[in-house]
Order: sequence, then structure tokens, then C-alpha cells
Amino acid sequence: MSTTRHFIYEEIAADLAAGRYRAVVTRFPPEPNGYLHIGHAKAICLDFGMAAAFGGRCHLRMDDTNPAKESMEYVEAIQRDIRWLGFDWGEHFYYAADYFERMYECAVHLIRTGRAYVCQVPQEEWKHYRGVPTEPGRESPYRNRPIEESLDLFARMRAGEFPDGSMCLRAKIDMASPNLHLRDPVLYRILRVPHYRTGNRWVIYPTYDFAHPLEDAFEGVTHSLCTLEFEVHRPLYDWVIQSCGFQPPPRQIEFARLNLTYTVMSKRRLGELVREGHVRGWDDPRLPTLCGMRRRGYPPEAIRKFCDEIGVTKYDSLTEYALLEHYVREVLNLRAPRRMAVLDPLKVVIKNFDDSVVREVEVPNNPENPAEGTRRIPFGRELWIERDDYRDDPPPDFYRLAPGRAVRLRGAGFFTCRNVVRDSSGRPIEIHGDWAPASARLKVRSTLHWVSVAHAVPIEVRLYDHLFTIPDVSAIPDDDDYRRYLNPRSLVEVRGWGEPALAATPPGQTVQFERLGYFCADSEDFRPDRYVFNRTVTLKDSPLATAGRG
RNA sequence: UGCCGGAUGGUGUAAUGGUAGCACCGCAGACUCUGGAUCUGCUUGUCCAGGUUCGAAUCCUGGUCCGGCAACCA
Repeated sequence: MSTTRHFIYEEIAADLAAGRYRAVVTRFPPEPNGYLHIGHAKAICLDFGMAAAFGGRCHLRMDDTNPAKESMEYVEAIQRDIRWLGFDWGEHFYYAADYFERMYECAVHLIRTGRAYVCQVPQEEWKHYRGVPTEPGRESPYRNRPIEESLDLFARMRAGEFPDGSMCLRAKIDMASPNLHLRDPVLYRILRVPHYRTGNRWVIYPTYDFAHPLEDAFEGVTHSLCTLEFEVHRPLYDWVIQSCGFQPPPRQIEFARLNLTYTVMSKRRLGELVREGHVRGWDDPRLPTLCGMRRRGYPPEAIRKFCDEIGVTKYDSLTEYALLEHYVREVLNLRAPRRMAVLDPLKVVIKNFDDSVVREVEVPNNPENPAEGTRRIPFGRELWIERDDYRDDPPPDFYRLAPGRAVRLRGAGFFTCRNVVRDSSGRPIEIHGDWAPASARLKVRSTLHWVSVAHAVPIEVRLYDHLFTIPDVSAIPDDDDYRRYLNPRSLVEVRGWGEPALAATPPGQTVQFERLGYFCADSEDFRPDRYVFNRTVTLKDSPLATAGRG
């Protein structure tokens, strides 16, 4: 839980100190029309975090006032992702749709008190009435129609007597306001679209600006935290609350949404990437969706720490993806069991072993946590090592294998390269040399991971990299196509060899392939006869970070 | 050129009139059976111009730049 004292924390504390509210009630109000992403995680951590920090509660509410794009599939996915992130809304799960009747009553109240009217200006034409930011608008010719008439029309709108778009309910506020949202905004529209929750019961639906403040008020929300783009809506939010007479009024406070380098967060673009097949679904590990990150192997704790660290401000920032990766590594370093796997194999033959020599070596499961014990790994005459760990002509800063040079084999003594077998093009295919036990205490500068050829299990590995080639995707102008900047190598699939224990990795479990990075047994495709791993993140600054990429 | 909001190292974020700090990134070193981890050190910052004050990132005035707002979306 966050203990950070950002400006919203201070505002809430001040409200409490001033006695404006007795307890803190927040809410996370997603519209069930898409999957949650890391940007939502920031809001979730904030909403649940502030409630927890002040001993209050946080509601989960589906903001489902537009039936055209909402569905139960998303409702379930949203709940799953929030639980996975580590938050619990208890009994406080709500649907805005369940408030439709009460919202309708509030609308009637506004009409009765002269604060709303039924307007018949066609949508297209309304543009001319609304005006532009620099000039005041004009009043609707229906603005001053008798209250009884609006009441009658509104009831008949509900009864389905009028076609979609033929009329709407408007708040009567101020057509000259410099804030466009106050120029008689629409409160209800006619929409003959079945709702996933209320079916065909309604043909009129409240708009966000009308529904949201009411939802908050109905639930006794005290602090309604939302992103910056709603700042200009706040006067309207307050207007609805006040006009309907709710006390104490919930307070809307806005903060900057999260932007991350090398990725996109907009529902529209995420949806396009999925629909157009640039990725393999909403849970593609390259996507910043929570289900994608789960499948990628990101621990929820890392995401929470990240959200804590980035803070809460009103500054429109662009956070480096590296910071998220930092927390992923930090958490995984302590938790992920170590394993050995080779992604770009090169054969090593130990000449002073005969074919019958098969031994086992014992290595720690996690040097960061000795309590996790050790495991035994078969070791033999033929080993796979990483092709990149050998150079014919090593540069000065290359400490690994080269002609005549010795290295340590992880947990298995030393190996000295004596000669190299090549194919017709001169490419090394086997490195021959001698083995020496750990007691030989050879002076070497590096340790290599390896897998016994005779015991290796075949693994399929999906190497993931940034989805985009440029850090600031939002900087791409509208007349350019952001798809041009998709990273063609955001997914590279390779086949390698792993130590036997890898075959028993539970799907969803993340392990560290020593010297390479963290890899997660794929929750969909890993099976008893097919070992599929997703690279969660490379080890920091590892020279093998790009191993297997050809 | 209307309204709302914002501006502190490469990035993110503290400092609420009193030594500009932390984290990430990067670089260097120590240590290490992972070129990982760990430890140590280092580089780089208050948008600009005035003003108030003993003292300004902070307060005032004027600018500059950036973001948002003209769906019957949320």
C-alpha cells in the first residue's frame, strides 16, 4: 500500500481535518469496453491506496452507461485483473446501470426545478448553437419550453415513442460559458441498443457527465479521482451534485495519466493492434495490458511498486519503461528459481571424459535465498553453451571462451578450450577441450551456463522487446501512421535447450535462466510435451541480453 | 488570438520562505561460481525577465513553452 504523500493525499487529509467528510470513500470506475492496462493500474493503486491510507473503502464500479460497446466479457476480465494486481473491493461492487431508475428520477427533478429541458435540435445542428471557445453559443429554441412539456416529452422518450437522436435532455446552464461543457450539455440521449445488463428495459441512457457524479453521490463517494482530461468537466460534475442536492458533495480531483515509453495506452490503438493482428490478442506479452503483463511474467507486486514510485502529479509526463523493468527485476531476483538454458547452442566436447561419464552437480536454486536449497543437474561429456560465449578472436573486454582460454562452468569445475571443429564455411560447430575439477582453482574471469546435451529438454522461447521503435509514440503526428513505428523484432521466437527441471515448470511460473534473464512458462502454450517460455525481462546490462536473436 | 491545467538533472519525483534530496538511467570502482545481485563513488537540474525578502524552486508581476477542452464517448 502506498504511503506516499502526494498532493491528493494532502487534499484528502485536509478535507478530513476540516470535517468535510467522516470517512474516505473512493472508487475505481472502468467502462467495461476494453481491457485494463498499466495506466489503469496507476489509478487502481491510487484509488485503493488512498482508501486504505485513511481507513476508508474503495468501490469497484462498472461505468456502463453506453451499451454500444460494453459487455460482460470485459466486466469479468476487469475483475480478474484487479484481483491479480492485489486489490479487494469486498462487497462494494456496483454497476452504473443498476442506478438507471434513480438517475431517471434525478433527471425528472432537474426538469421540475427548471434546470433541464427536452431539446429537439438535431445533433449536427447543435454545433452551431454551441458555438466555439472564443464565442458564446446560442440558446436552443426549446430551452424555455414549459416544464410540463419537457416532463411529458421526457417520459415519452423513455417509453420509446421517439426515434434515436430525435431529441435529448439538456441541462439548462449557460450558453455563454467559456467552458464548453457548461453550454447546455446533454444529460440523456435516446439509444435503441440493448444493454448487457439491463437488456431492452431502457431506450434512453444517461451521459457520462450526468451519470458519473450521481453514481458517486449514490455510493457516498467522497473523493472521485480521475485523469486530467476531466478537469474541464468538474464544474459540471459539481453542478449535477448541487442541483440534485447531495450532501456532503463528493469531490473530484484530477491527476495526470501514466504514459510509458515505447508503448501505447489508448484503448483505440490497443484495440487496433489486437484487431489488425499486430499482436496475438489482448494478453499478448508485448502489450501494456495487465493480462499481457501477467502472461509476460511481471509480478503484480512489481507493478504496485512502480505505481508507488512514479508518484501522482498534474504534470503530463512520459515515464521510462526501464523503471518498470527495474521493479520487475527487483522482485524476480528474490523470487525466481535459477535454471540453466541455452538459447543459441554451440556444442562443447570434453575430451578428457569418456562417453560413459555422466555426473551430477549440485547448484543452488537461488543464491539470493539459500532457504530454497539446491538441485542436482546432469553433467556429461557433451554440453551446450551459448554461441556468443565463444570467440575465435576475442576483443580485449571479452572474458569468456576463446582458443586456449579457460572458463568456469556453472557449478561444474573448469573447461579449457583446446581446439575448434568447423563447418565448411569456417563457422565453429564444436569446441573441444579439457575439464578440470573445481579444486583446480583455475584463474578465470567468467562463468558460463551450460546444459548437458544428453539430458537437455527442447524449449521454445519467445524473446520480447519493446513494441515500438521510438520512445514517445504519442509524438507521432496524426497524418503519420503509428504502425510504421512498430518494432518488427518485438517478438523473436527461438528454440534452445534447457536443463531437465525446466520440463516441470508450472505454467505461469517465472524462473531465471542464469545469465540471460527471467522467463515465464507460458500460461497458454506450455504443455507436458511442449516447453514454451516467455522472456519477462533480460538481466540488467547483460552481454547476452540479445542472445538468440541472430 | 477563449477557458482550464502544467513547467525542478536524460527520466520520474521531493523540498510548502532557510544546505535543491531520492529513485531510475548512464559512467567508474569494489566484490562475486550469473559481465546478474550487492556495495562505493561520479556527471547532469529549479522555463525566462523583473520584483518582494537578510534569504525565493517556493510569494508577486509580466512573458515563453507544453498539455487538455468545440461526441447525444468515457
